[in-house]
Amino acid sequence: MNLKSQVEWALHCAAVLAGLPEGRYLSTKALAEFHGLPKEYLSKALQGLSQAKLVDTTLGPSGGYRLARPASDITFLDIVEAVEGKGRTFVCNNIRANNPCRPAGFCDDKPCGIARIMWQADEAWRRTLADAKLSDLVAGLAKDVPADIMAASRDWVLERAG
Amino acid sequence: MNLKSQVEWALHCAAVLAGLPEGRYLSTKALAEFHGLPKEYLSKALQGLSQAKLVDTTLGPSGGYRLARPASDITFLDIVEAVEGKGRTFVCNNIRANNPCRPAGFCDDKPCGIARIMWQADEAWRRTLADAKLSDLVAGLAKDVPADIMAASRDWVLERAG
DNA sequence: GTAATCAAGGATAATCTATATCCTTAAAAA
DNA sequence: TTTTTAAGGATATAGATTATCCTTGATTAC
Repeated sequence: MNLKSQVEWALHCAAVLAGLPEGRYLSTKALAEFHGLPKEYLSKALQGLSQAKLVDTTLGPSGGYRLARPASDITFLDIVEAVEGKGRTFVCNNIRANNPCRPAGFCDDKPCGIARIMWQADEAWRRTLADAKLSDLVAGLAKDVPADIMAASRDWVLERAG
Repeated sequence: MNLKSQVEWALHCAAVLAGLPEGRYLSTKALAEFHGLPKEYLSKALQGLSQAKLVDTTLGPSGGYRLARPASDITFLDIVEAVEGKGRTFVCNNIRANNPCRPAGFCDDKPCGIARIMWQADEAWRRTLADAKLSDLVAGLAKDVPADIMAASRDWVLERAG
């Protein structure tokens, strides 16, 4: 049970977009090159962000993506769900209904006890991601990443941002 | 990102095994029939429980599975991990290392900030499952499932338990 | 106005995982 | 001695993931 790698890509791309100056855009090409990712496929992940209205886009040269909201208004959960979907990890197939001892046509009034627990775990997972803001990530990077690499990356991005 | 359906099957089977009288065993065949599942494939899930030492087995007629420990000592996490594996949902491919602005051979001392958050969410998920005991599930079933179905199921199982 | 660049998204293919079935082996019970 | 069982290997099918390529229409640069 793995998240798709596009989730990782989208999170990294969102972090880069969060560092863009107001009003500038960064293209799929630049984001793919910066992260060493296949451009065409990364594009699908970015389309997911766009459909979820987490990013704005423009076309043409100097076009690309920028965040649609402040990084403090975007959570990890927003990004993960935009790419991975909103489905739960546990799918209940209600196999208790196959119990041969059941009267035919018996109908359950509550979800299965197993599903309830599994969905609680899913909720705990989502809550953690909903509590993690993109702005927190960016602040953390500023501490973790050496200043020279940080500065060089900023320059690299600004050279390519439309 | 879905758990395999075998996780659901294993949880339901564990709940049934928890209802077995001391020392009795229940076969794959009976468990498959009770839940309306393909016997051969369910067998793989039960083998997972066996490898994780959550259940004991015996061979021959009247053989099958029983819990290796009291249901109060078995958690949802034990069962989920036995079938699904212990891997995390988020796999970090460390794509920050592809940053063209990095000095060659630069080595990260900390895991990526993105991975840290994603792994926190995984931990919250696991913690929830670790807090859910199989005995709690069984107690819940006794409340949710109508008494007549409960009794008929017990009889059905006892007829087949070796 | 023209050419280049871009996001969006459709079509297709390759690879991996989940799902499932079948068969053999060795152990235990009837 | 025969039947039943778990374990596990081999194989097959379906579906999801991971790509790649191409077209379309919008936007910018020249």
